[in-house]
Amino acid sequence: MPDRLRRPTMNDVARTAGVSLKSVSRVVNDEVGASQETRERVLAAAQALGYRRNDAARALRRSDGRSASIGLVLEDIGNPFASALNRAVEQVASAQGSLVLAVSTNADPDREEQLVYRLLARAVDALLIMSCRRDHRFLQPELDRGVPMVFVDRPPRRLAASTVRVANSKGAHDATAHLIAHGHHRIAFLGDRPSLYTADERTRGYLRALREAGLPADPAVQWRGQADQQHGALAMSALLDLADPPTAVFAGNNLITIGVLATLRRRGLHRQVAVVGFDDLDLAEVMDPPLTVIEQDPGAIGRLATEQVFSRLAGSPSTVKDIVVPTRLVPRGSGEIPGPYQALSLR
Amino acid sequence: MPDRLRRPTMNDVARTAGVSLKSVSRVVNDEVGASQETRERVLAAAQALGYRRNDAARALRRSDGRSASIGLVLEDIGNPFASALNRAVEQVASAQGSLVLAVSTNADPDREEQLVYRLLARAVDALLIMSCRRDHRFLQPELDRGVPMVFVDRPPRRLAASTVRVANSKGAHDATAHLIAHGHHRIAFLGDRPSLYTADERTRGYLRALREAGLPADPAVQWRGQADQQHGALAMSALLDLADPPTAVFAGNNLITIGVLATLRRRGLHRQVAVVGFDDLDLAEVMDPPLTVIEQDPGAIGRLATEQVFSRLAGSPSTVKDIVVPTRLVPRGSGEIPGPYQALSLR
DNA sequence: CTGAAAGCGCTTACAG
DNA sequence: CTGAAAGCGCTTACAG
Repeated sequence: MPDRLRRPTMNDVARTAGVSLKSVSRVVNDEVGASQETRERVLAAAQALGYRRNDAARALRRSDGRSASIGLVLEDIGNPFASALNRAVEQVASAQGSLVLAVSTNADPDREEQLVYRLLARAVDALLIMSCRRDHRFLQPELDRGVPMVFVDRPPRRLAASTVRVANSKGAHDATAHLIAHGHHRIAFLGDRPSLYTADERTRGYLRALREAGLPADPAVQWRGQADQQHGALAMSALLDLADPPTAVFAGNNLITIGVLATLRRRGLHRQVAVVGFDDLDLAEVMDPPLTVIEQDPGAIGRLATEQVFSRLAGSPSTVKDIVVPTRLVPRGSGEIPGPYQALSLR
Repeated sequence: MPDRLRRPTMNDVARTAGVSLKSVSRVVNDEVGASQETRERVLAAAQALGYRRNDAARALRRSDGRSASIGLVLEDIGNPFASALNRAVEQVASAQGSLVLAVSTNADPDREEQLVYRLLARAVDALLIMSCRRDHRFLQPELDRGVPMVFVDRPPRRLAASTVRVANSKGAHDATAHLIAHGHHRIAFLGDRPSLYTADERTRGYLRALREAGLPADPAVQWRGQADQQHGALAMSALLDLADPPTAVFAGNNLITIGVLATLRRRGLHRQVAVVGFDDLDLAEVMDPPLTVIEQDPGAIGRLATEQVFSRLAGSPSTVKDIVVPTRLVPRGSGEIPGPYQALSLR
């Protein structure tokens, strides 16, 4: 009789059913080679005891050692982009019978390394990483060992592993060119902190669009820093205090966009200063004016990355891929506020 | 020599270091009783081989059987409320050295049961559940077995387990009374589908506020259904098409609020019809008019629930608690649009 | 301080 | 079709 506080095991079921441990294993795992009678007795005993297979023990013994779980490393689970990605990852993994262990690094590179090791110690079958690190060589041994690994949103550095990301530079270029086309020459850029891949790429796209239009890139209207609402709002405030303030803004991140909009609204400039934000927001359509954005598809990123991981687990060969998901300019109003050079631009 | 594709084990480290398995275990777990020399040799070998302890195997053998992971069951990881909660849970768990397995039920009760069993099969140490089920008796055996379990946002039914939730009825009452105080008598309510605990409670609060003010509760301006932007928008549209449309709206859920605002804006009524939403939104302050909300604190819910679970795991006695986190009315503009009876109300 | 043996709950490999 | 034995990577309980 199993202890009331202990979870029943296969052995308990075997004893109750009057069969061997192995017969229970056969029935529980739907293997061939168990008579109808054995099957029924085992299922009855399992039912009576409330037996559930211990998957951790199973994973330990199985030849492939699969744990039916994958690790997802994010910078902040609470961020809308990250949570949309998390959702897509979980849906695909769940359909494959896997669970997702998601962690937040809080943008701390050391914490990221620790969390990765903790996930690996839990024997996750694969790793999806939105990394804030500048060096990923510490993952080389795991890669060599064949652990499927896909970097999401930002590619690895000093490590040859697959990536799924969006067309950051192209998207930023589109945003900036759009503002130029609407008559703006002095366009501010507010982006995430330097050395962050996505932010660097978006800066590149912004600068390229200016260059192509023959416009100067004034460092005075470029800000890079902590990507949250408060810092975005303060930075926007400082830009508006310039002797020669920008007439348009390209906000390089969803939280920065919120900060920018808050400042513009507080100063009553939301209908004068044009804004394009990178990444969509729930309420974008309902803003005044409705917010023009470069839409990314976090669901697609999560889905593609997770599918790649499971195709590797299913046996497809290991190749380093760099999948780029396109972005889309969604004009809604804020990005079409005319600038001082509109006549010339539309000529 | 361990296989290059196999993860090194304690045995591999022992062989390399020329000590016994148990000595490696002592060093790896920082137990007392290992000489300085043994310690150094083991650490050197572990370093050389890239050894990492297998926590799943460890949990299997340990007397307390702890897996250092907890399960979090949500309806939709991607929902802003859920992802804020998820984040708080993960932060507390991480500080306790635990990982979080988060799953989405997609509001499917059967899927919820399956996912709970999968989490239990993974030997999670505790369970946090935002449930869409109407009956939780299936969890009684686990509760008896001593698995710490806290229901978040919605209490369990037919099961005596702890809950952390917000003051739904009180919050809804505050919202409705606020609109009445600003001169509205015909106030619509749009809430999540019937039989969902939070939505039922919010309906109660809404009705109580009307009753207290001596106002009729017209079913024609009450809608309950799928809580997403699209359904919210359609429902709002239908309400506005009434011969006697409402002058104010209490939206009982964040996604419904977005739908309501979209419809009002499309019809150009966003400055005429007053709106209070349950649950805050990122861009609420930047709306036109800024959105008045009943703010809930998903971070506090997640934190309190997770802390309770870890205090149980640390040995504190099992008591069924019902923790209610207060809501807060945040007036920003949309809820203060005056109604036709304002003079009377403010008299 | 050190290590050989047993065993956590399961699967593998094999014999009947 | 059925089951006894070995072993996954680790900790426990114990002897030296």
